[in-house]
Amino acid sequence: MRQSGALTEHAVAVARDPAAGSEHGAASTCPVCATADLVCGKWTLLIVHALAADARRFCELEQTLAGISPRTLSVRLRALEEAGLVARVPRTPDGAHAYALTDMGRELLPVIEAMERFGRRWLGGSEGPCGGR
Amino acid sequence: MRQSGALTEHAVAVARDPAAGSEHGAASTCPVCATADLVCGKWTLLIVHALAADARRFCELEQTLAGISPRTLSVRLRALEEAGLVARVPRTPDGAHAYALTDMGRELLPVIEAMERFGRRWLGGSEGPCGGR
DNA sequence: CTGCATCCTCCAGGATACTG
DNA sequence: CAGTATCCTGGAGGATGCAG
Repeated sequence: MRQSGALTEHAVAVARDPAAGSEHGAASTCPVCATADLVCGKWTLLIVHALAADARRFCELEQTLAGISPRTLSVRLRALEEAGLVARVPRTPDGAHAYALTDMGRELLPVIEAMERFGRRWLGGSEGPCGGR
Repeated sequence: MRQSGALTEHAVAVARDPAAGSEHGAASTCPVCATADLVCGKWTLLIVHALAADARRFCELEQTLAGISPRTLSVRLRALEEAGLVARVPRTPDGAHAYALTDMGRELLPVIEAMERFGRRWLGGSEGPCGGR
């Protein structure tokens, strides 16, 4: 994990090799890894999935993704916005907005579709509710 | 590289199902969710990816997945075995064994391929191999 | 070599409560 | 309704060491 600092008292001198030091996180050489990182969050894919059909407002997402905490939804949404997968879009003249997939976000749908196919085939729908990690 | 026959063709042709997209609440089990849980681990997909081409031994996986700790590899491998995605297979007469994808595991490849395509297109990943992350 | 066990750190994310 | 802020916990997973 991350020990790249003197945060621990017993970490005396860890001369980390700058060359080999790979601060993983976003930049990855492998597209699979990079996508996995993007999507790794527990709810991330479900949010994208929930937005697949049409734009949704915050409270609508809260209802669709039953069990998600507002904090988590907020955090995930922000992350997705930053990643460029989701954008806020105006929806009503009174200024209310909603969240919608961007083109990039929409292209994540094949991944979700593939997962859904797999899930239907092998996990049959009796593997327990959403929410187990 | 990874290939399991003619499975490759279908993943891209996505049919956005407007109806299904919004109906996966907590009331019913969600296949996307279940698959996501299966695959959520940091290294899980990479291990499957690494096994896509052929069976690998423990130390070979350690090398391919540069940076993974033996403990994590062991844990992940065991989880994958339990999930039925990976199986130990004999490889040499002296009793050494290797890990290989099961049929079920192989059917996870479309998901990985979809992710790879996405990664290549949007995350600038043009490289094939997973170095480290 | 193969692989498990033990320790320890850290962060995603749940609960809750509060603002605009 | 639409978020934000604080507190807290579970478990993933890295380091290291040992057993078969």
